[in-house]
Amino acid sequence: MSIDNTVKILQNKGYKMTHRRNEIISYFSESDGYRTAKNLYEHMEDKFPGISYDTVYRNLHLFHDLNILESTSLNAEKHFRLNCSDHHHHHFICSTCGKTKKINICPMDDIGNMLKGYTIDDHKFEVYGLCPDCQKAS
Amino acid sequence: MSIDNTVKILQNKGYKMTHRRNEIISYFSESDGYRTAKNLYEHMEDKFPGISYDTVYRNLHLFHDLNILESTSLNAEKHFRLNCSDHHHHHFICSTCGKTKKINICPMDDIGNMLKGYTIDDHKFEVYGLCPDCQKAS
DNA sequence: TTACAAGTCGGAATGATTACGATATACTTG
DNA sequence: CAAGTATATCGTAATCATTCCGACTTGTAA
Repeated sequence: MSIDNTVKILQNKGYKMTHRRNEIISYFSESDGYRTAKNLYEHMEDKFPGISYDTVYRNLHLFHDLNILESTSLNAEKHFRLNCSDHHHHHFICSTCGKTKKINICPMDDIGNMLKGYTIDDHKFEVYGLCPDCQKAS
Repeated sequence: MSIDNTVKILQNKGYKMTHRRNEIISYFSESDGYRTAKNLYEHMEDKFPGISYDTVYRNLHLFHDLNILESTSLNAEKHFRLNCSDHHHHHFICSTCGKTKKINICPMDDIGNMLKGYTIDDHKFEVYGLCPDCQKAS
C-alpha cells in the first residue's frame, strides 16, 4: 500500500491527504506486523508533538473502513496492520514483536457443508508464538 | 463441567466454593456459548444484589486460569464460555447470541513445516455469522 | 486567494477492567 | 459446634483503551 495509492483512495471518497495521514501510512509501511493505537500514538508524538488520540483513532478507523488497514483483537486490545489483500491468506503473529508471516492455507476450504444452515460472515485463523528473531533475543 | 467437578478443582488448589462461584458455573452451564463479563454481572445482580464487578472479574480469571473457562476477544471485549476440552476443536460463533457450534477440523493439521523456525504457542480458528435461530429472528 | 468542507486539538466522557482497604464467609481444627 | 484464619466479597476509586465534542486549523477546488 503506497502513499500515492492511499492518496487516490482517499480522494475518491472526498477525504484529504494530510501530513498526519501520510506519516501513519509510512509507519505501517515500515512495520510489517500488527501495531496498537498506542504504538502509533507514541510514534506520532515524536513527529507531531501534541497530536491527539482522537486523530490516531479517527484515522485508524477511517483506514480500516477503506480497507487500507486490517485489524485483530489480541488480549482485548485492537491491533492494526496494512491490509495485504492481494490474495486471501492468514497470519502467524509473533507475541513479542507483532511481526507476521503469511500462512497460505485457509481452513474454510475444508469446511464443506459442516455449517449447513448457518450464515457465514467472517472467519479468523491466526497462529501465535515467537518468530526466529525473538527466539534468539530471549 | 459439573459443579461437583469444579468443587474438586478449586479445593485441590486451596480455593473455596462459594455461593457466587456456584452460580457462575450454573450460568455458564446453561449458556452453551460465549458471554461477556457484563452478561454475567447482570445475571448475578438478580441473584446477589450488590455484587461487585471485582467478584465477577476475579472469578472469571480464576476459572480461566484453572481451565474451567476458555476465552476469546471479540471487538476488543473478552468473552467466556465453559472449556469443552474433551478433545481439540474450534467453534462457529453466532454474532448475535454468542452461541457456538463445534467445528471438527483444525488447520494446524495441515500446517506441515510451513512455520519452520517459528515457535508455536497457540492458535485460533473461529467462524462468525448467524446461527439458524438468529437468522429466523432477523 | 478565498471559501468551506474536512481535519485536528484539547480535554472531557464512556466502557471495560483492575486495584485495594475494610468487612464477611468458608473451611479446618480443637 | 465454636473459634481462628485464610480466602472471598464489597464498595469504591483508579486505570486503560476508546469515543465524543466544540473550537480552531488546514487542504483543496474554483
